[in-house]
Amino acid sequence: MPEHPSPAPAPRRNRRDDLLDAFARLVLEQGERAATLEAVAAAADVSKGGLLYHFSSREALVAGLCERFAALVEADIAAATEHERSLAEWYLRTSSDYDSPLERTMAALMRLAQHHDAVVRPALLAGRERWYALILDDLGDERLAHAVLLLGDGVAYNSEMEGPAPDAPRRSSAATVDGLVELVRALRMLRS
Amino acid sequence: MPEHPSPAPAPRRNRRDDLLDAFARLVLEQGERAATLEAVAAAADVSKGGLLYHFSSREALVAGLCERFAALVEADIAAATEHERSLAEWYLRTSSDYDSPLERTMAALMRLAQHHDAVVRPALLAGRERWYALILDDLGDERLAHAVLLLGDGVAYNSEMEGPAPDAPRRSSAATVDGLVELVRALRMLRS
DNA sequence: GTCTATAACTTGATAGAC
DNA sequence: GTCTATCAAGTTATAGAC
Repeated sequence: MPEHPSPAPAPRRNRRDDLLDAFARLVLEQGERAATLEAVAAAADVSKGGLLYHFSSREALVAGLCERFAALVEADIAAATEHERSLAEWYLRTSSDYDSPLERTMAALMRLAQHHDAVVRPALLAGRERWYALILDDLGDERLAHAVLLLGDGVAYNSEMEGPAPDAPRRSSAATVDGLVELVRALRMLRS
Repeated sequence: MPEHPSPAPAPRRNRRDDLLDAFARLVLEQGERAATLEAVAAAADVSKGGLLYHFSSREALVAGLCERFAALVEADIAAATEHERSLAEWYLRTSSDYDSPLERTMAALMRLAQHHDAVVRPALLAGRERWYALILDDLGDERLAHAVLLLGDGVAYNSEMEGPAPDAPRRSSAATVDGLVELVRALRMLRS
């Protein structure tokens, strides 16, 4: 399909993405209850009607987040495979990236998991299984792989809980995660 | 203070507790959004007016859960101190008790933490600090104590996520937690 | 202590103008 | 594609009967 020589053929950031961003941010920072259609629209500088053109219901907004999550997981795995020796370490380290699109999307979905059970839980579990297989392959020990997954959950939960705390001592800072990585390394040695 | 010889002087379960139970359960199982005053009242077999006699607003309901949480933490610590050698092991093991009042209350509060930031977060952090000090004292290593706390978060998150799944293989079952306890033991050896 | 009735407001969603 | 206007249903909270 030939294209007209438009000056910016790049995958331009569109309104849909802005709306999903706003939705995720509101859920994360103010709770599920505060993320009303009106609030989401306002946060994305669109009217309620504008929002409903892109996502025709609240459910559609949630489904949109699920799709984004799956895509972000794949992108993350691709990046991990390319850049890091140990996938387990990458997983632990990135779990504390409170601000990354992936962590934000996942954290938001966790909060929506109960009310939108049928759509959200499968999406979350799929991402989890995907990572588990890779980490197991990396570490070669089910128990250890499982521990890494759980540590990642803990780190992510804490980063989210602490949020963008300005000065408070962050229990899940990068320095702290280094300690975890060392623990995992020690356990790995122990096995061999 | 002398009491009349009433037949049942026991700390009888009252409506307040029923209402807090119902509130926590709805938040946990259906999400924050579904836990409306009407839904809570209905789940506790009381009318909305009845609920509002005991908790005069939604905020009061949240504050009530916070108080209960603090009390449950102290009771849990008392039980742990009495029954178990290693507080760290107790902590890990009880993190998978999806059905315990303590875990349920904590999980519900996590979901309310964003919207009711000022009340809920301090309550949650206080319980956490309380346990951290004890586990650090038990294990004698900050990094390890921290890892135990994070594993506990992970286990709790997964138990909650899996919920009362009828037959699915539970990643956070008691058997799985045994594995984690062993890992922590191995790390402890490594240090000495 | 518990109920019903109701006030005041918010929410998700539709219709139709621009 | 985006907006305003509008609606029915649902939400928190109050008032007052029992």
